[in-house]
Parts: sequence; structure tokens; C-alpha cells
Amino acid sequence: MGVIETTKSRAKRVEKAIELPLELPVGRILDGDCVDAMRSIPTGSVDLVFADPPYNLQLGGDLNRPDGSHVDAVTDHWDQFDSFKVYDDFTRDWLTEAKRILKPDGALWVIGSYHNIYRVGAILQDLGFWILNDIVWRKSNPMPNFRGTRFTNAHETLLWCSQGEKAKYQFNYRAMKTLNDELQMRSDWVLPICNGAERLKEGGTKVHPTQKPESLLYRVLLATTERGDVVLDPFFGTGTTGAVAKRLGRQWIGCEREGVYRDAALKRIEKELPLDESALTTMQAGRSAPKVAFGALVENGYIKPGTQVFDKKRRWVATVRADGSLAYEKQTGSIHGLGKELQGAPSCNGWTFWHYESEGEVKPVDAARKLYLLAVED
Amino acid sequence: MGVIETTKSRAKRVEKAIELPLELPVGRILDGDCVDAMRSIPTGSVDLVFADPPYNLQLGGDLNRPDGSHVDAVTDHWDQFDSFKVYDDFTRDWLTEAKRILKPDGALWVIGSYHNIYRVGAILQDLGFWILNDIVWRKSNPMPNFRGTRFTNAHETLLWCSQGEKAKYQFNYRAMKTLNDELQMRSDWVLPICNGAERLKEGGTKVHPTQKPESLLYRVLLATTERGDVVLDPFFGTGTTGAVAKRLGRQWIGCEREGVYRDAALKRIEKELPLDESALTTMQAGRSAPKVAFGALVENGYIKPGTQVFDKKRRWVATVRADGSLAYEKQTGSIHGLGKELQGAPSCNGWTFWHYESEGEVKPVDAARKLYLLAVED
DNA sequence: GTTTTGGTTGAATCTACGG
DNA sequence: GCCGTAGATTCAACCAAAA
Repeated sequence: MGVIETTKSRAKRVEKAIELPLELPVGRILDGDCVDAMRSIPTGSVDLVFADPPYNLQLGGDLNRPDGSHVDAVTDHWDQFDSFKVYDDFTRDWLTEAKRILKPDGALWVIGSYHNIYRVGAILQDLGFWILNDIVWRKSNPMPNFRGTRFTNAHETLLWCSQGEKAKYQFNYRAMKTLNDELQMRSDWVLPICNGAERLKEGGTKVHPTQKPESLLYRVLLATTERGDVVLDPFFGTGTTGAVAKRLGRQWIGCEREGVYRDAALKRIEKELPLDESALTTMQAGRSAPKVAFGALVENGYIKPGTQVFDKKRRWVATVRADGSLAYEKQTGSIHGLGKELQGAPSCNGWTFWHYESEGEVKPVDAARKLYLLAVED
Repeated sequence: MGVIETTKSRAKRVEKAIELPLELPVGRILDGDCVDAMRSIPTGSVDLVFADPPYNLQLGGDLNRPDGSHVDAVTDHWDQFDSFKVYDDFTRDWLTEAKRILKPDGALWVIGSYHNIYRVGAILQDLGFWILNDIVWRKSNPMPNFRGTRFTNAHETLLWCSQGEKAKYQFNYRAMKTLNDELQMRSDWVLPICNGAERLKEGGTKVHPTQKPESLLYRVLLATTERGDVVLDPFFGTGTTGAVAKRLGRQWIGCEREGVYRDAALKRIEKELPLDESALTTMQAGRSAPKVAFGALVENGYIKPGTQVFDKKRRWVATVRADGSLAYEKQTGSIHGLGKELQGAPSCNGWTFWHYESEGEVKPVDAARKLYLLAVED
């Protein structure tokens, strides 16, 4: 067959089908304090927690741009804490509950800035979470430092953690590599801040002061969850996590104290449509590393032996052989190896390098792989 | 004159000339544990501390404390909590000494990875350090994640802190903007890791496992120190900090336990040549934006009394008076103050707000200031 | 319709000095 | 400490209106 399913993922799927829908408030926003709300969630029942807690910004007076206009700052009461001690206690409380409700193989994401992330990071380590990566969200369009007093604060930090040093976790390496143009996804992500049509507004003013971009959640969920997984966001806000989860065929639970945010989130998620089966399946294919040998495509008739394959500029035209190897003049090799040799390159992704004609169109051989995966996965 | 020198910088220069050379082991590497070594440094005597502490948290297997001493697993109950505690104690110790030896207007830099930086960050906040920025060193050529189990760990984090929330600090805004092609320098820096000729090697193997690139120190020192400042590095290693400090005309002190590193560092710094006067002066000029009073331009004939000045849209046309104040109808004030009042704005930069005609062209009054500075600077 | 220009805005720990 | 005044500060993206 060529597609390998691990015992882990099989077990996980069974567990999901039987247990989860019975107990979890999936697709709902729990009212009230997030710690109280999480207490109603069974132990070990959630696949992923994504948290965007208050940053404890501690802003001083007003700030104006050089043109005299006023900067609309985060002055909301929910971001005010009296001291590090109060903030630390708050952080320890919600992280403790998050750890409890997560499955043993679940994972936690937290986003923050330098105001809070060092406290959050130290506390989650103390609680036994194991940091897998710290991810830097490099904003392509940050707010400048108007007074020229510091470096432009152009990034935020995300921490990705497993339940402990030895704990398993989900990482969809292939999906990330595909998303990153066949290079390993790095720990720094360049993404724009949330504005334009995506930004929720009510009467011209933003509904939430710190709405996160959907692209950020898209990458987080695509990288570290599977279809059907349950994702909980204890600081749900206007529901970016829920919207993206629904789109990607993940289940979601939110906690949010403010009625205004809850209402906006529900309306937003209502409008969201899940990606259709084929798109999700394709992603799944890219995701859980079912390594397909080119030979399997030949074996199964997706690429016929004798087919001519060529690079985009048609510098080289090679022939597919029955065993899945390619032949070009006297050279032979795998799709990757031959591509590498012909180009004299240090490496080559044969899936995207080689193309073939099908129904009058030129397609990368990766297209055949995707067709194959579609057929195999159901 | 028109060029204002602040009392702060004047005081600083005097202080440097009189006190520092007498007491500080400048240009020397102190032997032994860094905390002990720092104890020999007078309180409030150092302008900058740059620290690249170890993060040898070894969980499981043989355990060593950060000072190198071995933990007896038989007598010491050792778990993750203990190992964090040992590291935290070590961190608190050296940060406490660093805080003591720093001048009230001094600053601290620490570099680390996700293994240790969250602990360091939380502790330095607890000690009263005030984080000014966290800087992401984005490696242009990181080591890939060979097993495909996580995101490529492609960055390290630096924390830049003042002595406290209200403390002053040095930030050479102009120098950074110049270095960054006239855009504000951001909190994410793209720099290659240290390799090639820069990497110290002995018989083919690297002398130090984590030698930092000189470009990193160059940016740190250029951004946050002045010529002649004293920079102390408590984990000196092979002396990158010292080498770059010498090149940039800063004074340096190192602490290093390992004789091998001390020897390599001394040899390396010996070979380093300070940049010549003109290179350093040029950088200095870009840096500290001498302040010019508008009155000085009038005094010196760059703007004549009676000149009509106006905003871009010519909503207001004011007259320059002999004392450098402006008059509009019955209102008078400085270029900044009047501009602010007329617009009803919270602030106004008169230099760019007001314009005048000269040789048939409309120019901001800032153009006159630049002419004046050109004439004065040589 | 297309391009240009001007206005607005975003998780921000955002001044220095003298009296 | 506080208060008042002089002086020095912005980048990318999106949108709407004008050309």
C-alpha cells in the first residue's frame, strides 16, 4: 500500500469516536472566568490548548504619533494587574487547569510579548510543561516606535509545549514543509497583523483591541492537530481560534468572560464554512507524513511506465521506468536523486521539480501524488 | 553656539575621565567564578553588562550544576524542579552582582535560548531590571532539525534591560536607523551564525562551542554604549565582547573560569585594532543629534526676522520675530508651541510643520537647521 | 477602469530638563 | 517628588477619493 498508519493515530481515532462527543461542550463558548470554566472540562480530554492571555502591558500615559494623532492603546480592565505576583498567580492558575484537561499526548500554545512571556514561560516549565519550540511571530507591519526610544517592537512570542519531557505530541512535519515551499518550517514566522476586512469592527471601531490574525492560528492548528481534534481556547476573545478550527475541521471550545466578545465570536464562527472534504483530505495527506514512494504511483497506475517527465524549462526530459526510477540518457535515479544530479544541486525535491502532461495540462508529479492520496485516505 | 550638550552627557564624560581608570580592571580578564570576580568591581561603575550565560540544564543522566560541580544522585534528590532551582539560584546570583556593579543609567544584555531565557527573564524582572526590548537574533543559517520532529530552531533571544522602570539608558537611535538603511531598527535581527574565518579553531576543532558572531556584539555595543564606556562580560568565553569593544573604542572587562578560553581571548583581542578616529567620529555624529534652537537660526541669519512661515496647506501664515518666536494674529509662541496650539494637537514638531520660501522653493524650516549644522559641524 | 494620493491605524511598558 | 515648557519622534497596509 505504501501508506502507513501508526498505532498511535488509530487508537486516537477510536477514542475520539467513542468518548468525546458525550462529555465535552464542543462548539460552545463557556461564560465566566476561564479557570472556573475549565474546571467543568474532564481531565485528559482536550487535544490542544491555544491561549492568548492578557499581556499585563503596564502602559503609562498617552502616546501620540509624530503627526499628533492619538494611539488607541490597550486600556481594558482585563489587562490590568497590580504586580508580578498577582499576574504570576493568575498565570499559574489557568496553566494548572490547562494541564489537567489536556490529554497526555496533548499540547499547549501560549502567545505573549516581553511584558508577560518570560513569566508565563518560567511558570509553565515549573508546572512540568516541556517547551518544544519558542516561535517568533515576526510582524510584517508592526507599529513603529514613535519616539525613537527603543527598537521597534516588531514581534510576539509563542511557546509550544508538550505535557512533559517524555510526552508524545502531534507535529505535522510534512504539512509544514509543504506550506514552507519544501523547506523545513523555521521557528520564526513572518505574518502580517490582523487588519483590513479580517478585523472585526462595530460602528467603525475595533471590537477587540488585540484580535489575532487567522493565518497565525491556521499555522498552529495545521502544524499540531489532526482533523477532529478538540481545541480549547481559554481566552477566546472574538473567536479567531474557533473560526479557524471550524474551517480546518477541528472541534473547538472557548472560554470568554465578556459578553460583547462572545456575541461577536458566535456570529463570526456561524458564518465560517469548513473547507470541503477534498481540501481537508489533501492537507491531511500533506500532514501526517504518509510517505509515498514515487514507485507506488507507478505501481498503481497514476503514472504509467514510459511517461515522459521534465523540468519546468524542459531542459531535461526523462522517462519513467516500471520500478519508479527515472532514466535520462545514461543516467538513472530516483526523482529526487536524478533531479539533483542533473542540476548539480545539493538537493532536489523531485515532486515539484518533475512535471508531466495530463489532459493537456502540465502538472508537477506531486499532483499525481495528491490524487493517489485522495483515493487511498478514505 | 546652538549646540546643546546635556548635563547628563557632560557629567558622564567627567566621571569617566576622573574615576574609572583608577579602580576598574579595564582590558583584563578576571579569573574564576563570575560572581566572585564581579564582587571585586565597585558598585555603580560599569556602563553595560553583556552576558551569554550557560544553560546546561541536564535533566536525567549525569547532572552538573552550572558552576561545573557534580551532583551526587545518591545523596541529592534530583528532579526537574531541583534542576530548575539550581539554575535559578545561579542566575539570581550573577544577575544580582551585575545589577550592583552597573551605573544607575547602565544597561544589561543577556542572550539565551528557550531552554533558559524564560527563567532568566522572569528573574531579572523580579530583581527590578526593566525590559526595554526582547531582541530576536534570527539566524540566517541555522542548524536544521534533522529528525523532523519540531520546527527548525532558527533563533536566539536577547533581553535588553535598564536598571528599573524610571531609569535612564543609552540608545543610539540615529546610529541604528542609519545602520538599517534609514528605517527604524526592529526587534528582529537577521545575522549569520559565527563560522568561517571568524570562528576560532585549534587544530581543526572549535575552541568554544557557542562562540557568538561579532556582528551581534557590534550592533549591541553600537546601539547602547558611547565611546569610552566600560562593558563587562561575565561569561567572556573567547572574548567576542572584548574584541568588538576594542574595535569600537569601548573599554572592556571579562570574567572567565577556563584558562583555555582566557588564553584564546587575550590572543584574539591583542590582534584586534581599534577603528580609526574618523570612522568612530562619523558614527558618533550620526548618533547624538545635536539640538539646535530655532532662535540660533535667526540669530545667525539662516532665517531672517520678518520671514513668513506657514504650514503645508497654508492654513496659517505666521511671522518670525527677532527672538526666534512666531506670531500669528494675536498668538505667539515657539515653533513647536504655536504649531501645537493652532492645530489643537497634543504636540507638534515645529521643524517639519512650518515652511518658508527660499530661492523660489518651499522648504520646511528643518532645511535651514540642516544648513546651519553643516556649517557648524566642522 | 486604473493609477495616484492622502488619511488612518496597529498588544507600546515611547522625553528631557529646570524649577 | 511634581509641573511646565522646549524639543523630537513613524512604517506598512489598507481604504477611499481624486486624477
